[in-house]
Amino acid sequence: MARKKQYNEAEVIEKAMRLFWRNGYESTSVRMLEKEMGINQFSIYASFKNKEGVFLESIKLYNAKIKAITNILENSTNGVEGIKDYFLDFLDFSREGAIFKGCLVTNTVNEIKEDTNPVIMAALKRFSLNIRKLFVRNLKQDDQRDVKEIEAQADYLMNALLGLSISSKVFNEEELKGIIKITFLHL
Amino acid sequence: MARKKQYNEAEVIEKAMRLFWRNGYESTSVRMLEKEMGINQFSIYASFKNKEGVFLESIKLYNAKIKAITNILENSTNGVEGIKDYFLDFLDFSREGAIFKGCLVTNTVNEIKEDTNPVIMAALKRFSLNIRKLFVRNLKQDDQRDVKEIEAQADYLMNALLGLSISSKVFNEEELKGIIKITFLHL
DNA sequence: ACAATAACTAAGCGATTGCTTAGATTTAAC
DNA sequence: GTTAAATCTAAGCAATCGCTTAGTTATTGT
Repeated sequence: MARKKQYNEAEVIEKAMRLFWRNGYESTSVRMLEKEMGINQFSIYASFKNKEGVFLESIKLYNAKIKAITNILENSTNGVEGIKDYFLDFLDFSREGAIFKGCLVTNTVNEIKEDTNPVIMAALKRFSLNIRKLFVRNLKQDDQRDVKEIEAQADYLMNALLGLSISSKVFNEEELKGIIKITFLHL
Repeated sequence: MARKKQYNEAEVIEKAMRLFWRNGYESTSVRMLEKEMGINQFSIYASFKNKEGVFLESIKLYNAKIKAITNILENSTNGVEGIKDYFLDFLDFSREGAIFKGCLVTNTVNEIKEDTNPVIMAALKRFSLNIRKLFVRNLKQDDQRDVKEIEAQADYLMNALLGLSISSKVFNEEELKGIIKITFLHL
């Protein structure tokens, strides 16, 4: 009937995701995607509709990748310690050699304007809220913890996690681990 | 000899700064600056050389404005309490009505790529390091504090402050104040 | 072998980016 | 009043943006 695709969609999305992760959404051009993914613009639009589509697929893949870590958090029964492990796991997850790229989602939340791209913003908020939910769940596992304070503590942890995404670009590994240590010191 | 400028440079930079603050650097176009500043592109380039020049002047003004807060921190003698006051003062400083705009500097650190604009990046890093220095100074004021841990604690506080810039766009005032409260709870 | 169809290449679309330039206008010194 | 210089307006520059389209190439069923 027809010709075969000369590329694997999963493979090229993997490359796209890595590019978005390093560069952010806006400053990654379709020409850059073209080079990184190794396919022509036509193929990009044929497979993923538009640039936004490529990004949304990248977020999906990111989600699947980070699931290895969130799964550990989801299955943990050791309360706040499980969350701390998640922070450390995430640091490892976000590393590319000696460079920490932060979180693809957080990085993008930071550059996207709500009113210019509500679709992407909604996907990102969904992602963040899900992680916060896991924090609440784990905090509730600690018997002696004040139940009324759990929501505020979850916000505190989200703030620290969001901060880590920026700090990743400024601090080195030792400093980042020091930050995590103090974040959980008296929680 | 010649014609007079029909605008005040300080006044138009004030308007430019507010626009950068809301929008970030990259996504603020010269056409938008033109409208917001109320002067023609020619005048912008005549007064400030280029877009980068407008931004650097905006950072200077931002610095001057935030100095009202950093001065309080710089003159405080109550250690970590002074830093907490700075966090709360900053929250107030970054508010525009009900909306929190975060920190102009942090917002920009997040979107600028080091290699594409080293001049701006250097200005931003200088700004951040200066605030961290003030944190260290204040932490040293607490007699009972472990001197070896002060640097790590300063990193921790910077992480929380950087986080607040993102959190500002997600959490409301009550939640933000709750985050600050817990951040300093056992420090 | 041949027609049908999907995937490819590459050129180019209009819109927008930061920035410049030509020409009209205003001001000040003489 | 004339002239020189600075400032204005507005048009337009090349480069890049996301996206499309025309035309060629490869693969399939008959």
